[in-house]
Amino acid sequence: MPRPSRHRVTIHDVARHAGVSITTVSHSLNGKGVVADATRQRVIDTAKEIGYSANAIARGLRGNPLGVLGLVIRPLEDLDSYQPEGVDYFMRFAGAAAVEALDHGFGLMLVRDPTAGALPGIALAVDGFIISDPVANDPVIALLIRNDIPIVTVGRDTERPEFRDWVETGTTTDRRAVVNALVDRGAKRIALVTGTDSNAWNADSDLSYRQWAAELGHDELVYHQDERSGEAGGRAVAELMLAAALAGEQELPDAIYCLTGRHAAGLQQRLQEAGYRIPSDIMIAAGSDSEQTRNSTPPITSVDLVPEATAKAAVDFLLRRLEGDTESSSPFVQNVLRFRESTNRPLL
Amino acid sequence: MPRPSRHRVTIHDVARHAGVSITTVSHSLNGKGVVADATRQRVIDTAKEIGYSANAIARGLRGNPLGVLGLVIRPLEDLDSYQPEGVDYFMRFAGAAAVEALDHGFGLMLVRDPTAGALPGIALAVDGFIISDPVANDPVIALLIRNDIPIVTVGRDTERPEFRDWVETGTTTDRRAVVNALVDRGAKRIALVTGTDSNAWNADSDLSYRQWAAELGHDELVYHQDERSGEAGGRAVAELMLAAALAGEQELPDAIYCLTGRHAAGLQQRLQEAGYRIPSDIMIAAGSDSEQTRNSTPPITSVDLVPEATAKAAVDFLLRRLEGDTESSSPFVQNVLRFRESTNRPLL
DNA sequence: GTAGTGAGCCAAAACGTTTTGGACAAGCGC
DNA sequence: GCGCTTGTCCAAAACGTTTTGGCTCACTAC
Repeated sequence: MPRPSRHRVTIHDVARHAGVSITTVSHSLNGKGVVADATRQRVIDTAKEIGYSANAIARGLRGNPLGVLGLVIRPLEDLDSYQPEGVDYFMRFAGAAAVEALDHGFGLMLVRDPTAGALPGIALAVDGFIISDPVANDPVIALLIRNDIPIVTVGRDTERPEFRDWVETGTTTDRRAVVNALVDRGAKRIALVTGTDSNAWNADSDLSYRQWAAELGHDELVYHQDERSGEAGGRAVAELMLAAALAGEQELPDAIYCLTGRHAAGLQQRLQEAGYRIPSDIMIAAGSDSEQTRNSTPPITSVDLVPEATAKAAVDFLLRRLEGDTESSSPFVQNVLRFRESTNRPLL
Repeated sequence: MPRPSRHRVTIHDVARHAGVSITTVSHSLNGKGVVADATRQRVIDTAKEIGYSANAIARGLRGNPLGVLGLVIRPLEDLDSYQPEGVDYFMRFAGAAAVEALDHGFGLMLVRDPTAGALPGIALAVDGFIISDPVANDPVIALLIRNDIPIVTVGRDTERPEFRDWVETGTTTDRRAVVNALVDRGAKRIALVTGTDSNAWNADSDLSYRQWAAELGHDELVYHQDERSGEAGGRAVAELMLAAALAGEQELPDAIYCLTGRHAAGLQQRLQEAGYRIPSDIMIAAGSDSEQTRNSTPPITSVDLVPEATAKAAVDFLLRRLEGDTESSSPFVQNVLRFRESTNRPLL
């Protein structure tokens, strides 16, 4: 196997072979300056013959676009170590985003929080960024704006109202849809379990639940539990509820809406162990469909956040922005409520 | 919002602020040359103060590693347009690979076939590549080798025996495991349905089935169907089998092993429509677990290719190679056979 | 003849780093 | 004093492009 020389073929090689200057080569290949047709053709042929392709790095140095989109998935940032379990929404999101970017001739680069310092310095050289579920006043957004890198977020930064380029998924209506579905099936006391990350997803869910409770004079039964606590976290919330009921402090809810699928699964398990039947005694629903909600016994009704559609919308939106279209408005992606056995009661 | 100047802060800015040369800045920041401790500290402080971080592109120009791994998923290349349906194995693979790369401080860039011409020229500038399911004599491998870019493949290139850096998943034993499981449950005539891509997965499955058939004097019932044909392709194979049986040319098999989950699902449907019961009349198994095999009625027994574990193994292996470790041998990832109702018969 | 025009080409600058090959000064041994 | 070493620092080259600002030549218009 004779290594065809460590030296990559450069624009100088083409120039030498074609007997012209590198300027002429560059112009010929990029269709830029004025070059005689014959010369241009000769250069093109020579380039193909000796297998030349412009070094993207050198090109990038001059400020040309790299043909790469960056993707940051915020909820994954805080994990000590990324774990496959319980992050299937984001994996599907990332996969679909990649597919959509590839389909438009772009590479998709997944990176960690660029503000964390260290990592792939090249992150700041990509053409644009998608940030999934930014936290409030997200420093990543600040950093990217400071570097003039176009951004599209999925879910808004709650503390940055002036920022408009975000993909909206679900609506107040949708969040109410879960609560309404529970009410329609006879729920009288509905509890909400949110995560603790300071993102729009948690904030808005909390807000719309409280609004709903206020409108109906319903008790506000809200619990917060760290997203990363998984099923154990769900069990812990169940424990709290059971203890409060036992102590006579607070009646047990008859329906529970957990934003996180894993919380819902753990909570359901613990309640079942305590002798409660799902859905006849207590109904359970999750705000985020996952392996756990699908495979629990019984399977848990949940909101399918349609990661594929959301990712596609985000990529398309970012590409429009990169093409200079600052007009088109933010896309909206409709979630889908998947009814399963955990809320399987007759409609009122 | 006063834009803090379009101009990114460069090494020259740091040099000016700290009152030293850019050489000293570079040395100080990278811990390279000899610099007085006091000076080094001053430079570091200045850099942090004015928010300097080295431009990875410029750095890359000098031949320094970029901190990015490339990923090419071959079976996705031939699709006219990437479709989310039916590619869940690869999405999970890509997601897990990204997670693993990120965990080691690398970005993961997903790209399309670099030999196709056009695309992200930067593809050839990444530090290393993972190629999932290369085709026979894969031109992508040739291109990357020609450019001295380290590669790790998942599944071997059947026509490139000298290439050793590939992750093995499943074994002849494993492939026989499916056939054996069918035999254990009373199957007498087992058919194999493979895809048509020229990769190791198809070739090896075909080979080990024929070996098994030869050893036992069993008829060779092999069908090939394009991977991209999906459930319709599975139905078409069923149609062939039914027609041959009707014409008295060939008895219907009593167990069918489809490598592709979607083929299995379509085939099962068509056979059921023709009045056959699964698993009592005919058993069905798939070589690749997917949404379709899990959600068919009945659910189909299949091989879980454990994409997460495979991706992790591939990334770790590539990183070891990048660190200069040419010793460690190729990793092997063990697949898992998931038994479901489609083969639910008493063991003999 | 001279000035002006345009076509075709090129040398050199620029992009932001890293690295090479010194320069300079101080300290030391003689 | 002289040479050598050592500790600091820096100017300039190099990486491979794209782009700027010419230069040269042939032709035209006066």
